[in-house]
Amino acid sequence: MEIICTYTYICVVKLEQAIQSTKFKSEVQKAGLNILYTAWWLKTVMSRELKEFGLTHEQYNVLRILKGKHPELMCVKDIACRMIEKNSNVPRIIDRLEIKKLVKRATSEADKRETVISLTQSGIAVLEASTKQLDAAYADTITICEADAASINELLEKIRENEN
Amino acid sequence: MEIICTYTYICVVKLEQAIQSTKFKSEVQKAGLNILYTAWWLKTVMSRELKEFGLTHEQYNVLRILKGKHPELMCVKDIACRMIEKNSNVPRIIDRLEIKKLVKRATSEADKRETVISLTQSGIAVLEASTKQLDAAYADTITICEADAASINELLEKIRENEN
DNA sequence: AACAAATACATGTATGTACATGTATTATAA
DNA sequence: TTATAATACATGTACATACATGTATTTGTT
Repeated sequence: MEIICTYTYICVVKLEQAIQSTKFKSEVQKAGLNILYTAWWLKTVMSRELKEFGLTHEQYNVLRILKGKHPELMCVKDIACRMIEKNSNVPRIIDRLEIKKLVKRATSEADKRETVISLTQSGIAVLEASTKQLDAAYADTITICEADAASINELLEKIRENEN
Repeated sequence: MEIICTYTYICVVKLEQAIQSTKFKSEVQKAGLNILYTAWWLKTVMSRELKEFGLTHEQYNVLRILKGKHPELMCVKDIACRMIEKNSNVPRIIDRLEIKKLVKRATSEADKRETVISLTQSGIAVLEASTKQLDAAYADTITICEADAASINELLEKIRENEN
């Protein structure tokens, strides 16, 4: 078992500190906890930056997904399948964005079951301003190199190999 | 930039499939999304197994933390600082465990502000049964080797280097 | 064409997250 | 010693998650 790990000490100490635990059954078990903790940390960093724009983490994601197709309209299910957390209740998130007048709802002409969503000018402005600030915060906070990031991507796909 | 990645194709395709997106600004940005998605996936696997025991993800974590010190009692803040998601509302989670008679509350003699929590016999039994099933499900689902897991642990610590 | 099934979304409930505030107790300071 | 601050927890609110169910519309079958 050959592990190249120049940060062994920091590794162990940091997750241990975070969850006050030293007893891990294995590196695999520890990796699970580490992924959960890191995800929580990322969301916290994100939420902190979004707060001044009156956006939550999930509301921002919906705006970002809409921007990806803009000016094309998207229906609710197309937004839902792009969400990171697959059980997100997209209609309800859209409710809140609609109240803030960042998006508009309409019934699809082609299929009246579908609700199509569009970004308003205000929605675009808020998204751009918050994205700018978020990117800056991430750049300050996450300083790993592209190669390390690529390794993470490879290893996480490997973990989800038996996704079902 | 030297990246050893034997799974490049699978990598790219899988996160793309999951969130229906191909436009990542960088490997670092993709890694962020990958961590969030993998965490969601892990929680989903966990919740599915816990369902038959009537436990949620967070309720299970509280039981597990209590077990770590058992038969010693723990106060609410000591549980809270061991939670993975640091903003968990531990008193409310304990409310639900108490209703199911898996834990008991009492006021600390030493400091009457503190509520001390103890596992009931029933709580221990449920925890052991659910842990057994959870471990089996994880063993089936997560098949990476210890060395890869160790690499993940190293890289995630590196991501959180500027934790604040 | 008429009925059954599937689809798209809205909505309801229990639980959890994130954060603010209230209350009792303990620690600190004037 | 009394007032003030800090601590520990409970509780309230808005939003999100997880899942079930309801309603309108479309599709598929006979």
